[in-house]
Amino acid sequence: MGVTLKDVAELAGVSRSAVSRTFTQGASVSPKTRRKVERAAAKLGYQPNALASSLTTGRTKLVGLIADNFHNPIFLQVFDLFTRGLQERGLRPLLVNLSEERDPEASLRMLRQYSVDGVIVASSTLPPTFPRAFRDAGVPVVHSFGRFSSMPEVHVVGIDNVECGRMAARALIARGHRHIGFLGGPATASSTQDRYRGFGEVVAGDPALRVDVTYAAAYSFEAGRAEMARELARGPAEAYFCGDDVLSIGALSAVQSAGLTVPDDLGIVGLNDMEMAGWQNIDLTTIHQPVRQIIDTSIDVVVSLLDDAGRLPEARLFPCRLVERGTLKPPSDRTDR
Amino acid sequence: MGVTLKDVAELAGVSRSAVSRTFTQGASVSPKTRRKVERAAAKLGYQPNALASSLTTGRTKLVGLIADNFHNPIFLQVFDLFTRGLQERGLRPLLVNLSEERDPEASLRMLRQYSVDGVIVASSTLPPTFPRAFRDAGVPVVHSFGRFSSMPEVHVVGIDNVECGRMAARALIARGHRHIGFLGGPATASSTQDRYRGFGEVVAGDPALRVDVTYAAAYSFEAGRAEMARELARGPAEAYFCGDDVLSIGALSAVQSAGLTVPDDLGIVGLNDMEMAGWQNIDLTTIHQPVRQIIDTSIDVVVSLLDDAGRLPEARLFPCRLVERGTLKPPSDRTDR
DNA sequence: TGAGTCTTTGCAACCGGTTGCATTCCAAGG
DNA sequence: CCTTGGAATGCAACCGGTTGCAAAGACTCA
Repeated sequence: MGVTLKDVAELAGVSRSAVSRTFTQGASVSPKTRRKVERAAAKLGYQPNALASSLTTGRTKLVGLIADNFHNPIFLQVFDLFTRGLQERGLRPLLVNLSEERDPEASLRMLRQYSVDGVIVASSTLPPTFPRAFRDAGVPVVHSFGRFSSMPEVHVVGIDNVECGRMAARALIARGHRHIGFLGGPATASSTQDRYRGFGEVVAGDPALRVDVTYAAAYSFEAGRAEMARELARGPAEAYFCGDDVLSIGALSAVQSAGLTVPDDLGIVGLNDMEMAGWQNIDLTTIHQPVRQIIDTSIDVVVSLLDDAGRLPEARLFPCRLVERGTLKPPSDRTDR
Repeated sequence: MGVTLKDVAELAGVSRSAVSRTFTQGASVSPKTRRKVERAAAKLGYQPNALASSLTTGRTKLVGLIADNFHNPIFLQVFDLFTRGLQERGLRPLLVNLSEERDPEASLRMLRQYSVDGVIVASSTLPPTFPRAFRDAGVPVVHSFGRFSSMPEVHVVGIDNVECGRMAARALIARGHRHIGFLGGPATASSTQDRYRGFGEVVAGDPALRVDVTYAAAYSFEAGRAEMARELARGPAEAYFCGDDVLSIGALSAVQSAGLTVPDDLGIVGLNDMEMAGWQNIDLTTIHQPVRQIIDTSIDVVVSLLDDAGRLPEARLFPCRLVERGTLKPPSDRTDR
């Protein structure tokens, strides 16, 4: 069914090696042979079989892209950037959906069967044991949106979640709020834990503050709505730092349903600054996460690992910044800092 | 680096064929050999190389998943369902992002190089020439969310967009609106054209109606917002059928920014019923598109094509239904139908 | 025990490429 | 005109599997 090297070689009247060489960068072929081969290949509509060549070269140009949250709109952007970035570098993303997977080993096995050149784990909720499994199997791996560590076990690209937590706490305090809330993502997620740590640090210094802490079940709209509804029933704080934007939007929805006004009755600051956060009917004040940079860097790292698999794991962090929109009052006059 | 068939064979003290056979469904191996092989394989951590075997079997279990819109949240759900569905059937999605691609030939070539077993084109905006190119290349292809035709050139799974257009028009009329609008997606998309056709059909019968027609530049929030802003400046209709949900939400945003109330000042009905449409702070009245069924069916079709590539192309349509939420007034008393 | 049948097994060729090595070709230099 | 050396080419082995085929083994039944 497919046209093979042999067919082209026969038509061009050269050896199979010659054909192979004309399609290989930097191999030595005379212009004459090259021309003959190219003509024959064009006539037959020949496409080299990438899989067959991977057998000898050991390179498939396949990259596993692993995600575990398909309910957070930020991931649409993440997929867009990853797929485009990988394509531009001649790599192909093999998408793995881990959202209902109980056994990460299964996807590890699968990706090994397809001998992917590398793996990108795009998740802030997967435990580090997961990317580590790839490293242990000798597969280059980078954990995007993963947890910072000064001695990371695998390459990590992301943000300083602790600092984001601080930034959020300071923002709430600067608005004059004294009763503030931390409405985190899943308590088991490292991102949640780190953000809480930073938040807690700042808050700990001020005995005048009252702080509520709760955790949503997932980084999703529903979880945010449910958790905020619970808070409202319990008697809410004046303003909340929510785990991320989609959680914030869920919370926002609960607040509005309760007939309260944002930001006057209750303020919210999110994290991510995903596309939707800027939509006028959402208009979320949030901490911007430089998704594009994180993804570009992740790809660069995985590409560099293709040549130098043994490189020592590094953690790269990108700075975040507060984006002021409509869900948090402007800073109060009492200039706390 | 990798453990191969040979290694296992040597450790188990059998031939390579024996090892291959224990890993192949339905091959004849004695329980004794199988046990030996399995033990050896486990000890070495052997993983059969799927790519190498694809060379002889002609099956890669790779399926190209092609999308061209990464700004519409519905696609997150689409990716979720496709990846899960494919994984469950032992197939691997090779994701292709066509959003900035000028040359579809390039992705065709690429997917052929990876000898994908089949291709799913998930888009209502790509022209039929695109999936046709795969068919012509002998690659099984199904066009999800594609245009209906009684004599389709490739397998199509989707909805009856013409009927959706009718449904929307009837819904607007039933609410007592006499000045109604069609705010479509890109005019070049077949989905837009078909929806307009149905809409036009219903509307044509009633000379008392006044109808505005405009098209947004894309199925995206921004395009919907911009187009509705233009309508508002021009003097809007009483209620609109918007191309899809994300367009509707953009339009909604423009309406709210203009200080108008929905649905009293202006009504909106969308299409898709994506997850977000049900979020309480959006609460969009919309036509439900059975995404899950479409995707499950698409996968079934592509799987069946793996065994019987020559099957005649069919178009499968699924019925849609109106989901009443808060962006369209309840039907008026004058019971038009 | 032996014939007949069915199952298991290994050999070797093959899938579609790549690549080390030896050979041939060609042009420049003496 | 003959060397000499680099470039171009083909041969054949190899990548990691699968599979048709023939031989060997196991089992049934007489």
